[in-house]
Amino acid sequence: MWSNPRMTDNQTDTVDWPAKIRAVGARATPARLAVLQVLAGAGHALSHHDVEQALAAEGFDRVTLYRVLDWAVESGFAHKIIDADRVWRFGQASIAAPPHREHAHFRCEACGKVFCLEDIPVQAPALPAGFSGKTVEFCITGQCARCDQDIKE
Amino acid sequence: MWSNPRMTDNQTDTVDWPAKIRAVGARATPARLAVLQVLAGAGHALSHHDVEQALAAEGFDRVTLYRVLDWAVESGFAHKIIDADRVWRFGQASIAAPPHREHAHFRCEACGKVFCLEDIPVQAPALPAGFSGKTVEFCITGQCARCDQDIKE
DNA sequence: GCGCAGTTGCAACAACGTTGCATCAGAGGG
DNA sequence: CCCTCTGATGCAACGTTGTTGCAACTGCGC
Repeated sequence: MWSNPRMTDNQTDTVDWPAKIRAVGARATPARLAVLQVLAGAGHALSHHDVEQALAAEGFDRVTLYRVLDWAVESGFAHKIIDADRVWRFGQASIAAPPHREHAHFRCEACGKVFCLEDIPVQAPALPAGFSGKTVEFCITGQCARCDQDIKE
Repeated sequence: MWSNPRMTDNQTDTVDWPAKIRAVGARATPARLAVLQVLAGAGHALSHHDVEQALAAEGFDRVTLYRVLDWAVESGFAHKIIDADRVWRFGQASIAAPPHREHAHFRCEACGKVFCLEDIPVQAPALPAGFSGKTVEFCITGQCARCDQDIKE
């Protein structure tokens, strides 16, 4: 067994997604339901490509997925980070604690997955005179627990 | 006057670039000399596009600049970071202290420039069990001193 | 000055994401 | 239950950034 920094939320199955979607003033469409469920069940941050593959059977258009993902970020259902391979990755924002907290990310060089390390909060350090910081990104690259174990075996 | 986190190295004019280039086993070509000088004189991290514009008069090929920039990173003359707008930015690696030290970066939302905060070292935090980190990226987004002053005026 | 391996320029390609627009459908009102 | 309106979707075309293959060129050691 390996420690997952972001266990899949046990509440996932019982979340009333349509209600949550309407609560932010949007329509509960199949594309939004599907994307939110995929994000919630992933356990790590997904790229547009990941989502597209996960929902290949549904046949949503590429553009629709881009738009739904951006909408999810705007609506606070997800957060968006730029990955080292120049793609956006989308992670589920906490369901329990809606106000999204800035946290560190971990990118595994072996499997390419990006994990949200929600237990590692980040804060802006002291900046040079005149500089003012708003948001902070913190990403550690290395090897995740699963890949570390796979290699040892 | 505003505080620049990365003042242009005073040694820039007197650096013997051809010798430094040959020292890493490469040829001192016009493209490499030009790119290294641009990086050294910039004071902040430049995108491929920035370099292309700075050297527009020289007429180097796009691909050549991509290759020279990558070569500069491999040879330790520069470091490469991914920016929020999905472009690579290249910063001059310290001339005085060749072993490149990991440092934080600052991205100004107003002017789009990315500064190297070499005075702010970064270190990997405690990770979940099984995870091992190698490199760390730390980027603060906000407003730089120059833009802060411009707005006040 | 010669020659070779490292560089460059050109063209084509690939990946990721965006925009415009016509069509469709969720959700509230009758 | 049906209507309607506006938000959402699908499609096609496009833009930007970066990569690859290959022939031609040139820095630099001899």
